[in-house]
Formats: sequence, C-alpha cells, structure tokens
Amino acid sequence: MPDPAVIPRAVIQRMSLYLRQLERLDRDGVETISSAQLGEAIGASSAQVRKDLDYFGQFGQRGIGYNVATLTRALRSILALEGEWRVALVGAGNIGRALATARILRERGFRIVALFDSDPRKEACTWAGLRVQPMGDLKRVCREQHITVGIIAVPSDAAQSVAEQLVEAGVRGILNFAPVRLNVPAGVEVSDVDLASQLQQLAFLLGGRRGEQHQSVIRSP
Amino acid sequence: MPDPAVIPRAVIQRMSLYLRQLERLDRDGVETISSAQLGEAIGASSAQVRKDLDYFGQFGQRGIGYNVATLTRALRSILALEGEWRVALVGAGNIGRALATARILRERGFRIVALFDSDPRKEACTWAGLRVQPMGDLKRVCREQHITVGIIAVPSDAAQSVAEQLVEAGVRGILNFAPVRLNVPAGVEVSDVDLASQLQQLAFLLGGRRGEQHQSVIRSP
DNA sequence: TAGATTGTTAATCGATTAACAATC
DNA sequence: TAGATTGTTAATCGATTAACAATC
Repeated sequence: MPDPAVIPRAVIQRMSLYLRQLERLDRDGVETISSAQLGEAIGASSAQVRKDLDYFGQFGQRGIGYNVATLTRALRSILALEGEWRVALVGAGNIGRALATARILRERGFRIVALFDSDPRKEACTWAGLRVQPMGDLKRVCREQHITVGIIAVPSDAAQSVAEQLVEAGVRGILNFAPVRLNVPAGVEVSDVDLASQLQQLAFLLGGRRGEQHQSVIRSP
Repeated sequence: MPDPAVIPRAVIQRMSLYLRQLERLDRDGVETISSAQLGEAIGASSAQVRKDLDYFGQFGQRGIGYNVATLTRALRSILALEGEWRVALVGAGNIGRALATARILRERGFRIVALFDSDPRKEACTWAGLRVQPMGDLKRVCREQHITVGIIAVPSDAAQSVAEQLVEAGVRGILNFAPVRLNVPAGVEVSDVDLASQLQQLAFLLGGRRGEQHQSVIRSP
C-alpha cells in the first residue's frame, strides 16, 4: 500500500467511477467481481484497478475477486460519502435552476439546501421547495445550515467575488461553472465544469469535419 | 516540433484554456504576451506553454513573446473553431433546457440547431426558438441540418440508444451528461460531463470535514 | 490439486520541468 | 550591446502496464 498522503487526482476520479459501477452491480444482486470486470466496465485495465485500490488497503480475495457489497461500503467510506453533503447553490439562472431541480446530485450524496442570487427580482422564485435568497444572507445561512460545499453558477465577472464570499462563509469545496480560474486559499478545493472547453476539445478531435457542405479547415494529419 | 499525430488530451485541454485567455486579452487590447504570463493565467508553467504550442508550430518571437491577435487566430484554426459547429440536443429535461437557453455555447462556436425528446408531450415546447422534435425525426433532421455534434441529456438507461441513433445520423462528437460509459465506433468522440463524480472527488479531498456537527468519517492522514 | 485472481514490485511509458543556445 | 524570451533538447518526475509470487 503506497503513501496515502499523495493520491493522484486520476485515481480519485476512477474511484468515483468504480463506486458508481459497484452500486449498479449491488442493485442487480451481483455478489462478486474481479478487477478485470470492474476495469472493463469503466475502461481501465485490471492492473489499474488493483493498483488504485491498493492506495487504500486490501479489499479482495485472491482467486475469488472482490465482494461487491463490501467494496461498495469501503469506497463510500473512502470517498467520504457516508451521510450527506450540504450544498449552497449561487446563481439562479438556467444552470442553477437545472441543478436545483435535478435529483441526480441528491441521489449521489449531495443535497442543495440553499439558493442565492444577487438579483432581488429572483427572490420571488422558489425552486424545488427552496426560496432564492439575497447574497447578503449567504454567510449567515451557510453557517446556520452547516454548508461546506458551494456551486457557482453566476456570470464570469461575478465568480471570483462569489468564491470569496463562499470561502468566508466556511465553504471548503466549490464546483465552478464560470469559465474563469478561481483564486482560493489553500485548503479550499475547486472543481471546474467547463462545457465550452469540452466542446472545443471535441472540435479539435473532429478536425475540420463538420458536414460535407460546411467543411472549412482540415488539420494536416 | 514533435509528431503531431499523437497530441495528448491534456495538451488539447490547455489549448482551449489558452484560447479563452487570449480572447480576453485581445478584447482588452493587449498586443503581446509571454509564455510566463499566459501560463500564469491558466495555472501552467512557462515551459509547459511553450511545449504545448510547439506541438503545432512556432508562434512567438524570441525576446518579445507572442502576438495576441496572431496566436488567437492560430489557436482557433488549430482547434477547428473557424465557423460554427452545428449541434443537436437530445433530452428536453432540466439540463437540456438550460443548455438550449444558455448563450455561452453559441458564443464559443457551438450552435444548437435542433432539440429532440422521446416524450410526445414535450413536443409542444419551444425553447430559444426551437421546437422539440420527436426522436423519429432525428436522423433526417441531423442530415438535413448538417449536424455533426450531439449533446445527450437523457436518463442513463436511454443514453446508449440515443448515442447509437446520433452516430447513425452522422454525428461524430458527443457531449454526454448521462452517468454511463457510451460505446461508440472508432472515429466518434465522446466527452463526459459527470457532475456527481466531480462532487464526489471534492468530497474525498475535503475528507470528513462537513461542518462540526455533522462530522462522521475522517480519513487517516 | 488446478485454475483463478489478488497484492505488489519492477519495467515501461508518457508528461512535465529544467536548462540553455538562438535570437529578437 | 544587454536584457528578455522563445524553441527545443535532456533530465526528472509520475503514472500505467507487465509480471509473478501468494493464496483462495
């Protein structure tokens, strides 16, 4: 088992994918799975799976594989997903509404418990049973509600300020939809969702191909 | 200049971040930028910036730096962003509506030109001037409209089928919001948006810290 | 026992950083 | 010229894969 202090981001990312797969298997009543099968499901090699798990301990039985229920519980514990994370969502725009209404986050352990927007006209809105609150209340509400995760879904030029207010309010993890790099103090974690960047990467991979009529630039191979 | 056939995904990702920064600088009237400044802006080293650009050619002037306008145009061309990519959005749910209504994608070169949903009741809807169309029309419309990129915003169990229909309709790049791994033929590129996974990674990084009262699991250091 | 599969080390592969000659 | 900064190679670092003894 390697030094647990230095676990690569890529490993953590795969851990969450393993967990998702394991939860599915568990629901389907599968009892045992091998590293080869688990890897196959998420697009990794069996060696990769075993190495990843090795960062955290020994979970399998030689000759047999891994017990799905046991490993599921272990990964939930490792990823700190026992219990529920309480989330504040800032920005009552299109994305904000989609996230507040969607149940996928709740099902995976993240519960949005407060909405904020700087526009007073938005305060009339109630989404998924939550009233949109003014930014001035952010600090107090986050403290009262024991909120430790924030989602930033505001325009780019407001994002840094919102990040600072969230950190000031005790938030330690931020999911950021604004296409800017946030400056946060050490100990605060930021994860960016950058859809335009992802689409641009797709564009590169597709090269000049955009339908016969509209072809314009073709990368040399 | 290294072999251009094998460009790491990480390089492409940074290229799109460089471009975003350059577009901002260009708008602000900045004429020249060094690799150190450009790296600083996106959180990379100057060597990294120079190495990344080196995959595609020579764009700078020794002793001076890079001309912002020139480099911006070069990156747009490299990322195949001259002109507009035509996009089909499948799934008229929360996320679908947010994406259809948001203008950020359009501003960055991606135009949603058709919406689809399998639920006939959704066909009454018109978002951002686009009527929701039945899945049966997907193939015909994608062909007619020269659509080469698709966005999947449907429930997990429908995602693979939608992917297949999109590929069948000529789509070559897919942005996938469903938390499943899509199987697509070679030559089709998939980019996943997995918000729950991103939040779970944050949860791990935050360890057991979830507000004093609610602390439950703490990872050993 | 024989076959299967883990845990773990060593080898390989790839990506980042350091360094510096070229040159504006 | 002197200072700055690129383009590019070599050195370092880190992550993935291969291999295999341990063992169910």
